[in-house]
Amino acid sequence: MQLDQFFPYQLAVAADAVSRALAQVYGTTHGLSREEWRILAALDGAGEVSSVEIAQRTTLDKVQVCRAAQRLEDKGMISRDVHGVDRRLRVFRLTAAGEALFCHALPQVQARAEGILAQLDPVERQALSQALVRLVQAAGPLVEASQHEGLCGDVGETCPD
Amino acid sequence: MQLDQFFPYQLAVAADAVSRALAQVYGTTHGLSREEWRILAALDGAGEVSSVEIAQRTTLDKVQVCRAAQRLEDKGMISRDVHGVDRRLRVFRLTAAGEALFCHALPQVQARAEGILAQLDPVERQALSQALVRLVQAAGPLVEASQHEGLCGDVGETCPD
DNA sequence: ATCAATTCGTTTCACACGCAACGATCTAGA
DNA sequence: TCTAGATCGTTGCGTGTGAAACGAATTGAT
Repeated sequence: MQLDQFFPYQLAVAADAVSRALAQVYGTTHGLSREEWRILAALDGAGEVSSVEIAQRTTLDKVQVCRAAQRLEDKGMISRDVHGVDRRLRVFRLTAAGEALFCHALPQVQARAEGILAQLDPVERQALSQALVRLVQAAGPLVEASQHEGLCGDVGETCPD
Repeated sequence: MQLDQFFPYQLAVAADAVSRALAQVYGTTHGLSREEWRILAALDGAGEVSSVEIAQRTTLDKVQVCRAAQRLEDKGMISRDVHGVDRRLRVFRLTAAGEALFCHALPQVQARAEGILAQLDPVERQALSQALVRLVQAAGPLVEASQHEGLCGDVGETCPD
């Protein structure tokens, strides 16, 4: 098959390329992983954010949130405390050092992102953005559904010998 | 910051969702990893394909190609021989079992992909596809470049205290 | 022909990841 | 109140992954 014309492949390649380009900025120059970067971004602006909010805002697993938050706490970038009313949860908050780091890295990341997005005129950007959220709405439920049930997709297979 | 409005984030989330939705088909029901799936797709139709061609057609690392090809050979899906003229290279070829498997899985994967892409009308699809390749062209060189040189991006940092 | 440099494939090693399991905590119903 | 079930954070474990290292093979220049 023509893999490079297969849409999901194009999408994966583009996302990987863009992600790598940005990760070089916050990764190489600031020592942050993708998960750590997302958590800092989710914490910026908001004051206290609970662990479940972090997970759904960043589309990260609870294990990923736990580990990345541990690393961030070790570096002194965030504080991690037990939630007041529900003591199962944790509440994260940006420390001064964390806010300074993020505030320092953000414009660099945005600059590189803008450099890439310069290939698209504003109307294209808006259309692409809207299309992406529609793809997520269509694809997300599929993976959630067959998480528990047993992938019940009946496809008439016609294999040309 | 508003992470869910940040374009690279939207792109990563969409690609991940679509990739997971498809991986459930060729993964759960056929026991293939993403790398194995790509190699089979690159081999389908073409007869003999060398390792370097596989790598650039699938945007996979040489290590990824090596390991995924090993697993595919263990399963009897492909054959792996040394190249005739350049004995450093390997030549891969689909076995009958491999062709049968791929031919069986492909329509299922395509069906699910079409189900997701149904959210987009044809003109949107075309525009999105074209935009993606432009993003790759813009982002790819950035990551290749600073692979060797030392990421020389000077950004005027203005950190509002 | 000889030797240095390059290219490939493979392996090694350290690390990160996902999944499952576990303890702690909360909720709902008896 | 008491208890069964659910939710959340954390940790262990097996596996996968990326970077570097190494041997084999090729290329190019002398």
